[in-house]
Amino acid sequence: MATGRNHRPATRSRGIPEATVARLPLYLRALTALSERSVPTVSSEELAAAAGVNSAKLRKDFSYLGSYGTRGVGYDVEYLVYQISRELGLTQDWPVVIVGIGNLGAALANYGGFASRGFRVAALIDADPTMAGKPVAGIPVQHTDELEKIINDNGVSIGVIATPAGAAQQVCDRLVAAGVTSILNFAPTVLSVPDGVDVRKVDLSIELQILAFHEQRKAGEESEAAAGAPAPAAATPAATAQTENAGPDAAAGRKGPDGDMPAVMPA
Amino acid sequence: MATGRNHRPATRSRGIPEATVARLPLYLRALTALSERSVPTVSSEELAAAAGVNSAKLRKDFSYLGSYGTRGVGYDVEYLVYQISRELGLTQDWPVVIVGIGNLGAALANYGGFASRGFRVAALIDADPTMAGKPVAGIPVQHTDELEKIINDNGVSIGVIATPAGAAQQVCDRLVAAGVTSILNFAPTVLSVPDGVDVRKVDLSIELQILAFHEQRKAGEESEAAAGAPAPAAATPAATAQTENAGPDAAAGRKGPDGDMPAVMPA
DNA sequence: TTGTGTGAACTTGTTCACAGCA
DNA sequence: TGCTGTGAACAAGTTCACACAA
Repeated sequence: MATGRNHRPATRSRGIPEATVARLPLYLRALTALSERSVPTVSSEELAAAAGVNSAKLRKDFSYLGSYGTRGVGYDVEYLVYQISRELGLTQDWPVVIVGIGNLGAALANYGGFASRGFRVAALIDADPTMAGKPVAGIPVQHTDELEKIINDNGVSIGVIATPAGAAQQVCDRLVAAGVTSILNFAPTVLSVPDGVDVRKVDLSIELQILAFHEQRKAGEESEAAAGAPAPAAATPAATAQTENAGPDAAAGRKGPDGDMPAVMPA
Repeated sequence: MATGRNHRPATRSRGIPEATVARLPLYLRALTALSERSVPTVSSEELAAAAGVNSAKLRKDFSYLGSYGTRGVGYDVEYLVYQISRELGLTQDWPVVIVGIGNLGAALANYGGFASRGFRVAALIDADPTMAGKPVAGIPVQHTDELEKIINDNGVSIGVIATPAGAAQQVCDRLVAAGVTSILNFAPTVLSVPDGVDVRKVDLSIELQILAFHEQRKAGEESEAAAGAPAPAAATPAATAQTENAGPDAAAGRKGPDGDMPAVMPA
């Protein structure tokens, strides 16, 4: 995004920080659990614990939404569930298409968390003609040829790409051309999209590499007990760091690196 | 870099910012692609474009690793691949176990990106006895009873949890007790772990919810064309924002919310 | 009291812009 | 000359600590 101005012009009250947006689903999940147990109110402290953040952060986050709490008491669970749902746009239902019904695509189609929260799998799409008609998670797979029609007929604005890396950009282009403006990309590729289209990326191997980095560091620094015997790391009472996806936008250049690439390790 | 005097921080390669660590795998992938095409050197500008970031950020990131570039020329591809791989700990191989061989677990087992970069799937573990022995991605599934033995025998320090939410904490506890110190969690739960154990979380429904938030905002701001007819957003040449997982640590509290929870939407 | 809501301090991350080396 | 490497300015995000409402 070479042209200065990032995303949100940060209008006064409408400017919820990205970091906060990324945590709202977390709060929502915790709140929904409380709601199911018919808990009427929660304090920021309790809710923060359930969501895995600290209470100051949670209160700050909520303060961007408005003053939905009651001093001395806490937050009304049902009310907060509704407010956050509304803020996230989950009070309407979002039809999504999943493109690429391999192992991952099938897993996504079967994933309950989709259907359960405002999202509806409108179609499963795959390039393999022999897949066409086969039901996955109760939904018949359709051929890529139908992509544009499906998007149009269902008013789909969110697409999930679970194809091999080599096909991702092409699929992305077609989705965008057909009217999709938000893409969740599981393929290990940097997608290039026009302005106004949001892309979020989930990359399994990147997550593992980040873990490896920290793991290596641990091994390096405590070269004491760890080595020979399997260290009994059990039963420490402390609760610790959780890392959640978030992350600010970053400009994406053209260029089309594709395919999976094996590690190369020159001496 | 000032050669003395300063505090203690980024003297050598210690003290790489989290945000930088999270991008190293991205650079590594782009570099590996270049390496395969036998490209000898890249400029920060080119590499940044391929990785989907801007060049200033990339140079800053690399400056934390050391001075691996050549002014007026760029970076030696092979050399950088090696340096980043080493920094990420990918020059050694990491045995990982995947627990929970449902749709997602199977997808992960089949995912090429694991094996191709320093990671080796040491075992697949599932609680279902009827799965035992069945090969998935060429690896026979083993029963949960074997978990501790497998971890010990293979010196596994990284575990992947792909179980239903209800089982995740329990599996996590056993992994940790057996010696695992890094966990990649796909279950929609906040895991509680002792100090010193790293958890990274990938949550599909959270990613979608974040997209929905932005999608909703788009719809709200351009209430023009969007509504009835599917807006033809095609063919703008610009390349845009990509969002990648990253995110600083956050304290995780106790508390055990479990199970998938359906959306609740009070009026 | 109790626990929210928030200004202010602080930390981390990003961008700018340019000195300096190949 | 061209591109890296990096201080310094800026922006985003987090934590602190406390006024104040219920």
